[in-house]
Amino acid sequence: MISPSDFLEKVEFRDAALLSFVTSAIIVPAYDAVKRDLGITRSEYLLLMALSHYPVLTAQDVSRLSGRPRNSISRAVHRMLAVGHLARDPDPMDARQARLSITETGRALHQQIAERIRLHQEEVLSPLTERERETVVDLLTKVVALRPSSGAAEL
Amino acid sequence: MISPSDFLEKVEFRDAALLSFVTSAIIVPAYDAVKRDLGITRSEYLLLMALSHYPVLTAQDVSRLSGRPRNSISRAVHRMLAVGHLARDPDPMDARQARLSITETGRALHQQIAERIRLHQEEVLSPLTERERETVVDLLTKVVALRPSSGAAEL
DNA sequence: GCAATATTGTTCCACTTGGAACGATATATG
DNA sequence: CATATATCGTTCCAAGTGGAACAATATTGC
Repeated sequence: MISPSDFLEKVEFRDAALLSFVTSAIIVPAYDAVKRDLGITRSEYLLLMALSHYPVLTAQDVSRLSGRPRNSISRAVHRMLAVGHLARDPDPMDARQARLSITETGRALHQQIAERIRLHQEEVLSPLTERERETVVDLLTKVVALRPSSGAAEL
Repeated sequence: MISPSDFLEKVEFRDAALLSFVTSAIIVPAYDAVKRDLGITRSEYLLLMALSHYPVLTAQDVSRLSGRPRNSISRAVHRMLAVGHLARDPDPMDARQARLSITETGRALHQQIAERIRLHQEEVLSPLTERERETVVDLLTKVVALRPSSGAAEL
């Protein structure tokens, strides 16, 4: 029986495959659980997350921050408005755009979800010592710092 | 103007976000380009990749190796058969399954795609020295090694 | 040996996704 | 000032996705 991790060693772009494997081991199951238990999609969560770190944003801002296309954010905004996790006010300076902000329930939901994902992260990364983990973070930060063009957060 | 990498620092699960950011910077644009230029989807490519490393596999094997659901692989098999990148023979031992193998054109296509992705990987990871990159790989390998359960390669 | 259960690959379907086009508004240009 | 261009948010649509059910075949348990 062949295992996925055997496969991993043979791939032509093994370093990216390793990164992808670890990333997916954290992100994918966490979002699946959030979707299943709370009915919140990734785009919706990215919207909530963006707004819990920046008090007021336009949908366009969220799109750029999160790397998701504008129509996905537009849909997420409508759903989150409908369930009261978001507030929307017309911008008096520019009638094209609307000022979005998160409500208390939205913030609470965000914190709940973030904690779940964080716990999953801790579990997956637990084989690393504190020092090893810092090393990985420092090196990845270096990679990110030197490519400001890349755009998408893709969380 | 807020940039995605500012956002990255604020996320509650920053380590996973960093991993995700770097992974996406390599994988997503590379697959987009492959899709655009060669008309090959991710599932199709995973199928070709699996079969260029293992001479004969069933669709089920590919599903397990790649972490994609069986119906996605089934579709990919039909498309790759149609364009001649794949051969399929009934298994004489078990009439339920079919033995898949890659053709010469399929192998050539796989190599072309792998090279593209590898080049993209080199570009994104170029800020790291050879030694730093080895360090990241070693540490990520350690993470993968200690979680054999996770299943999906998610390349 | 036979009924119950499991597995393989396929089809069906409901859902998500993101590109493209659009109307409304704002900005730039002559 | 008028027209061309850009931007914001939305809607539309074609494509991809994965869960569920299914028929065919294999395996298990009695």
